[in-house]
Amino acid sequence: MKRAKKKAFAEFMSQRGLKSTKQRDIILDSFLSSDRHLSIEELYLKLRSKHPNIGYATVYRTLKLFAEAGIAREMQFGDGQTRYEHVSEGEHHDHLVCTRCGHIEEFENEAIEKLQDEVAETHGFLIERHRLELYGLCATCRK
Amino acid sequence: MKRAKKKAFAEFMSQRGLKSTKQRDIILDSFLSSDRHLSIEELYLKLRSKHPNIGYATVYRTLKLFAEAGIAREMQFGDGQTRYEHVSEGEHHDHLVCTRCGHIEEFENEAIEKLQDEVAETHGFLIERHRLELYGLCATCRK
DNA sequence: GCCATCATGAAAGTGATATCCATTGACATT
DNA sequence: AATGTCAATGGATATCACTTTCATGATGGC
Ligand SMILES: [Mn+2]
Ligand SMILES: [Mn+2]
Ligand SMILES: [Zn+2]
Ligand SMILES: [Zn+2]
Repeated sequence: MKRAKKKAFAEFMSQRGLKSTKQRDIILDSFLSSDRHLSIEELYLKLRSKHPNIGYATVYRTLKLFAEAGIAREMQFGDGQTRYEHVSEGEHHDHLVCTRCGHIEEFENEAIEKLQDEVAETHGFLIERHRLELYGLCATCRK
Repeated sequence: MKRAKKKAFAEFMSQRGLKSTKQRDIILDSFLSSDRHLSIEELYLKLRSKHPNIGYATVYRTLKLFAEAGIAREMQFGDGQTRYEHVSEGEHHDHLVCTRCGHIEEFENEAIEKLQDEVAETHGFLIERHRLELYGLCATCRK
């Protein structure tokens, strides 16, 4: 699946006439092999030790590119920072967010999705996307 | 219900040893008689014509106070501004947000809430709160 | 290799929110 | 009504997370 995303990104880049660079390769590698919900700064700091020559602006722009290419998605969990998560073709999930340690867990629930569609229909809305987040204490922090 | 919230706020204020001021009265009145999902700036601009002596910082701090007092809640709908909505005792609702005109509609759905509890239990989470937002086109904008 | 473009990164800009501080106001006590 | 104390106010400033600018460097089609 890392392979698939690298390929998808390469395709997107050539379609748009954009160039392949060392920085973009490094950032993509690092993003794909990291936590699923990463802020710009977290990724930048992670990179800095091995690649002190990569600037914050490049990480910022490259993550935006990933989102445009459809291999990442911007998310807001209310901690003041935009987070980027991995996107897999045709997959959808929602989130459980620990308010103490920041841990983020993912879940899928078809029944909820179906009920959402019904709500939208009742109100005459045409749904494009949704966000469902459950905030509380994770199993570890409850103890 | 305006009465109830004013009373609740007055009680909160005296409990905390905070003072009653003209500005706070005006801001509370204006908040209670306005749209249910208002940004700081919107409320500030609404006030300015009648009360040009009320500063932005006071509106900002007073809305925070409302949230602490439990008569308002901070919300983020992704338009870059924090919005404050009215909170009624024991009431909960989620939102349909129109991505074209910004219209916000509210809904309640017990079945979804119940399923959320089940999801949380499965993952060992202790839920404190949640947010569910359905983004898309409202009935008017679909046409 | 040439060169039109695109990419990079340090620095500056932006916009919403948050805080500072000198002054004013509320209110309990004379 | 005057005083004293401490909270409240609002204009100005600071902060924070992006976002853009611009001079310089790299890419890749020819
Ligand atoms: Mn996720
Ligand atoms: Mn609402
Ligand atoms: Zn936790
Ligand atoms: Zn609409």
